[in-house]
Amino acid sequence: MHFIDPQDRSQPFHQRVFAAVCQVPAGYVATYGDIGSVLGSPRLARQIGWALSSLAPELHPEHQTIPWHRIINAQGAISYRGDLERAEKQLQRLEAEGVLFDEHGFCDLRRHRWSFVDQIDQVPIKQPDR
DNA sequence: CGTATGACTTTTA
DNA sequence: GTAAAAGCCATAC
Repeated sequence: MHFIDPQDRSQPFHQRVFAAVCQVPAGYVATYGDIGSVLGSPRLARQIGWALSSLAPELHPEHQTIPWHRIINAQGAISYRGDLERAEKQLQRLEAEGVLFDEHGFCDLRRHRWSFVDQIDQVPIKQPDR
């Protein structure tokens, strides 16, 4: 599933997205733009959301190991776009991992935002999940 | 092929 | 702080 290199352009786009998402450990979040940056461009943000939307459990039960819930928008909030049920599940999962949201639906990105750069350059941080 | 559609982001007011 | 608009680009049709 996430054995491929997110930057390997020969791989299908959604597979690269999943590979990058799997690098975010529990207790952290990443923005759609962050994942896009890992793949090569922060402008891919919208396409990241598109790829994740195909992860609906009804559609792909085999992909439940992918921590899709750790991807939120640049405001530090969960993106709804029509699917309230999914958003509530996402909120529940994140808070269970220690990422708390205030009454306006925002979390502290400065504290929980995963740094892919640090991961590559230095600390091979343990992954509590997976 | 051209057009439409987004789990988005940034800028601007 | 919020809201609207423009830009974005991989897919779907």
